[in-house]
Amino acid sequence: MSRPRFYTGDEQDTWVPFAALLELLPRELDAQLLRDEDLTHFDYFALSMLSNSDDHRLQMKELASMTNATLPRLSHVISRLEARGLVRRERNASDARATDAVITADGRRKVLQATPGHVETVRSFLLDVITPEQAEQLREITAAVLARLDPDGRMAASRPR
Amino acid sequence: MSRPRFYTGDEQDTWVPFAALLELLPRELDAQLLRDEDLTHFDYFALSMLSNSDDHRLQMKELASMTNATLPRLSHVISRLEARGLVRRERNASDARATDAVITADGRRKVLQATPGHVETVRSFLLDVITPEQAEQLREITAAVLARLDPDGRMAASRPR
DNA sequence: ACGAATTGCTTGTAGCTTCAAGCATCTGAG
DNA sequence: CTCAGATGCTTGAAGCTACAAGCAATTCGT
Repeated sequence: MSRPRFYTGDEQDTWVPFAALLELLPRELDAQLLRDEDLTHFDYFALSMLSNSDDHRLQMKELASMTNATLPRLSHVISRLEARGLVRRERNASDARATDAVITADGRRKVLQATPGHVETVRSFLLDVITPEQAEQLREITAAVLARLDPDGRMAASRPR
Repeated sequence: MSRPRFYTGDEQDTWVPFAALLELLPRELDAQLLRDEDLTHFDYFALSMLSNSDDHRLQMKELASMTNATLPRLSHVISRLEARGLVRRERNASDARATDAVITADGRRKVLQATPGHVETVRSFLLDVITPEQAEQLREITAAVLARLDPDGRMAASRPR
């Protein structure tokens, strides 16, 4: 007995609206940050990770993992942020192949300035519209899906506070 | 008493992994469909909606709503699909400003051929890794968030079975 | 029935992501 | 020690999305 080749009604009721969320939520996040700070959500997240890290620096490869990005994507993003003076590149001390991305003082100021508006946006579109019980449910669902998407846990940012 | 300007620990635990999911899941869906059928997930979804609609046609504006797309985006996508013979444009009968997108026989074949692999992918990354209870929870969470993202319910595809 | 405003769509441009290819450095088998 | 393969990153080209502007058809006020 194999399953149907098409969605069952339940599956469709779960997936179709969730796919809409997948489309719409990232759009809102990017829109707010681009409008207010001229940063994509990815830019912001990468700068955040750098800002929270020891010595304000991370090797490209580490940062790529923490931000769930491919290395070419990150490289382009860092180039653009570098051109704006928010980040600079330095050759890694212990491996000459490796590059560290280092956030500048301007970059840190930018993160501090951008954070409250972004947090408000995430709250208003997600965190504030679900109950604490639902938040707990969402954490568990997310964990299950991430375990499948990223079995080795290489991606999926660690959680600096 | 206003709330903190930065995330609380709970908020971060909810949001950061979920943001990772938002990044990774769409990537997998696109990757499978591009690899196997040379379609983006958006292409597939638009073709699907056309295939399921009466007379295999929808006005651009309607289709844009159902696929959560802006009109310029849809217009470009339809142009590309048209160049591949999967869709054609026709002037709407009752309003000469409007354009209908009409799926061709080739387009319908393409959807039929693409569906089983895509459904399997959605199952393997989402539907099969959560329990039925979690699926129900996810439906409710999704509904709450969509009510905020799209208060008028203009987007967020209706559900043809 | 006339013109202003609105609606529906398309097009052009800029910007971001991806993929493939390439370069430099490091590692490890022999 | 040597060199073949692996690793870390960058770059260039191609493709997709978003925004702004523009055109054509329709609607509405008067």
